[in-house]
Amino acid sequence: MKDPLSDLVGYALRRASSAMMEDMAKRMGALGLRTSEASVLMLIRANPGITQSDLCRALGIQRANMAPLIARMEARKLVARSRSDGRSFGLAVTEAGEELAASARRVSDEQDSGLLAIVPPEHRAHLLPALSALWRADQSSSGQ
Amino acid sequence: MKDPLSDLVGYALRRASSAMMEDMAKRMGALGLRTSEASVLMLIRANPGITQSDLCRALGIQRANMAPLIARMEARKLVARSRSDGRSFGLAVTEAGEELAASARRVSDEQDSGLLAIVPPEHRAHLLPALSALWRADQSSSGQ
DNA sequence: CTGGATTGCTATATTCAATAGCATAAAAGG
DNA sequence: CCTTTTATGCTATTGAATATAGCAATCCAG
Repeated sequence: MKDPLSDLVGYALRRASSAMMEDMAKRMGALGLRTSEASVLMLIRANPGITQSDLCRALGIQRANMAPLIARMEARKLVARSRSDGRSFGLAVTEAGEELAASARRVSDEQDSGLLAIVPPEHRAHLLPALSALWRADQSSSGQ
Repeated sequence: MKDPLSDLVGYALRRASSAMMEDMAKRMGALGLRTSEASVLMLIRANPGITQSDLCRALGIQRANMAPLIARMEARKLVARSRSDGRSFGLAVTEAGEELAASARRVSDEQDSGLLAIVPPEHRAHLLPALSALWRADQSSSGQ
């Protein structure tokens, strides 16, 4: 069968990402986390006191979608909110959240090692720089 | 702000892919196509007579999701079905479908050039091989 | 000919993400 | 000080991609 798509970087990017995300969902699911929750949790852990809006900007998530996400994690006592501003909260991980965030970080690192192991050695070092350039360049469209 | 995620290949892959897909959706939307429809159309064009199941296997899409997708495109007279087997159809693009597929291909190529232009020259040639390795290796989970 | 596999399909659920709109609060400018 | 603009968190809704379960018809192999 002819495959006119396999020489497209965009297509390979899409397939690679969806395969990775499926695997990630499985791994984080074992911790009781969604992929989006895992990244939020890790980012809060690294930046105690961060606001939801800052999280949104860092992760490229809409404010509207962040709200229920944080609400779920607060209900599970993974993160705590403390008023910092009349309208915004400072977020921090709880003890349980800290443990879970550490596990999530471990899982992420494991997956990353697995990913790099799959990539032929001569291409390995180029992958992260290339991908980083791709998404950082696109802040024009996702900007604001 | 600390960003514990930016050194993860998996995270960069996710962000790069979602930025690219957003751009792709915009480009294909201008042609009246969804991204999934565009790839299906291009694949049918390259393989006249292909069945839905074969398409599914090639693109990693579930049969259940392919059905309404093909139905939409048939309703728009972009693809035609001819019974080939008591249970399956051979798919082919119509004249209108051929034109649209050609446009979609052109758009994909344009996007791909844009993507590669963003990647620093020294990493450029490594991107497609690395990504291909990543998603082709994962056929264990998406297999069958 | 019978049982298993394949195909196309419906129905449904999940996840992520986008938009529109809103109330409150802060910041900026006169 | 007052008004306008911006920022924040939130609700509600929508769209798209994807996953599963199940079904009827058909094909195929023992």
